Amino acid sequence: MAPRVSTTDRIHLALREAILSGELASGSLHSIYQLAERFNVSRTPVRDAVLRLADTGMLEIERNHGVRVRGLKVDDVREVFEARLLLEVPAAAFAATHADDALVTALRACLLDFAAAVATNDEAQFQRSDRQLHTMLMAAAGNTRISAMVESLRDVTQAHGVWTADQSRTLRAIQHEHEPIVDAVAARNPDAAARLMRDHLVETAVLLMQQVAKTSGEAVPDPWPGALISRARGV
Amino acid sequence: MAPRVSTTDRIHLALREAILSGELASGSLHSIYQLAERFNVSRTPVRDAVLRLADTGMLEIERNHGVRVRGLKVDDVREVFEARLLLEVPAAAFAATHADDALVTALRACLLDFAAAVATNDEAQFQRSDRQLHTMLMAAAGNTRISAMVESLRDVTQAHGVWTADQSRTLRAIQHEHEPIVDAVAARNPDAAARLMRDHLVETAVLLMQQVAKTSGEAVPDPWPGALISRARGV
DNA sequence: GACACGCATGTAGCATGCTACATATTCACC
DNA sequence: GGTGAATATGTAGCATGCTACATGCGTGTC
Repeated sequence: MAPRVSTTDRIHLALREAILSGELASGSLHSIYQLAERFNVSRTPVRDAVLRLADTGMLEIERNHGVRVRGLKVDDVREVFEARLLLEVPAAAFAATHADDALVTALRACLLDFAAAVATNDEAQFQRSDRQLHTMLMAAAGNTRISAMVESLRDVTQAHGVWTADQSRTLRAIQHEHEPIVDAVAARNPDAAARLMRDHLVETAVLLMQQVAKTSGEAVPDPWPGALISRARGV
Repeated sequence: MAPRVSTTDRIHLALREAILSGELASGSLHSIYQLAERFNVSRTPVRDAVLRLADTGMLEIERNHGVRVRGLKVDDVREVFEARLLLEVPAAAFAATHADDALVTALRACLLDFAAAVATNDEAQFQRSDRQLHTMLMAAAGNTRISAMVESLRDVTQAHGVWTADQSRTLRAIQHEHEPIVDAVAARNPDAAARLMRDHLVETAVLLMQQVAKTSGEAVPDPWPGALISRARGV
């Protein structure tokens, strides 16, 4: 069985994990040559992956000089979750109005995986379930570009290193925020779905900001979500 | 010395224009090698540009077979403007609450460029002014990722070919939609700014959909904006 | 000691060589 | 003629050469 996944994708994933795990220190400078040697591949797939990561803002390419790791700052978390709020909250409401039974069934199945992951403290499975649930809701909104954007935004923050602290407590808390969302979708209650999704994302964002702040010594923005989100009602 | 532009960026732009102008027919299959020869560059920058265009959904890469042009369908316009509505309307409201005098001055200057472009029927300048105005409003929202997303969304629809029909009428109409937005921002009236931005984007989207539909023989979705947008109030 | 300048070093960007593979075509066989 | 396997063709993906350039360091000058 030939590996269906391209080398570029593999390197892309590996680089992201290396950055977010702190293996590649924030602010450090590297070269395509070094990274290619590190992963035992040629420079081409590394270059492709680096370009993609630079698009999402995780790396910064300095021409003829190297690639600098941007790490994950508190402000990055703010930006990512502001965007996710603007996109995912309406999507959740839409899903609640247009949900068919198949979607609800799939969502409920996902919740079971969730619970299992929490019970066994399996963080990788937890991440997968979380992503799957959000992805299904986004898919229901029927806008592939918005879905892709949210996926890309998730990529920036999804990391083992960031989540590990205080696992058992926060994982369970996050899980418990998902259940009422699915209930609201099942009940075809868009307002509730939107409100619950909003609360869930805000909760997650604040949690992440605090953890990132702890490791980077930054301050968490005091009034968050800020005005950009509050004003989102104006659409 | 002019700011250095990479070959990749140049090809990226050229390919996008070629696709949107119809020079590369929708659905047609090409190869990196052919395209490289066409632009008199090597395959590498073409490949980079193609990968980026594939990310935005304008091209589809078929492994070991070629790249297929996806063209611009009515549904693409719907998706792009749904996303822009979700992002730009809150941003406009935010800009209205947080605008400083410098921003207002810059916006007013932009309106003058706009009027000049319309007066001389200079579509290139029109596009630049339009983008500049929207970009300034987005920048005021203080979220670089959202700004980048909107830029990318604009890229998909910005094309000479699509706009050319009925120029003198539509250009002036679009220009006149921008003035009240700037006025609302200057008056620090976020609700008005949001409403006006929404109307402007919807108007533009419908216009684009009709033009795309005319050339592709598709039907324009009847009730637009649809439920995803209507539900956006729930944030 | 401060500073300007040239050179060595290392890099990204671009060009090109090479390979596995997806598709189209031919052709043998029934 | 219909069908399926062998072959031919062309491609993306990956590896590797090559070049202009950004940066840092040493050297010369005052």
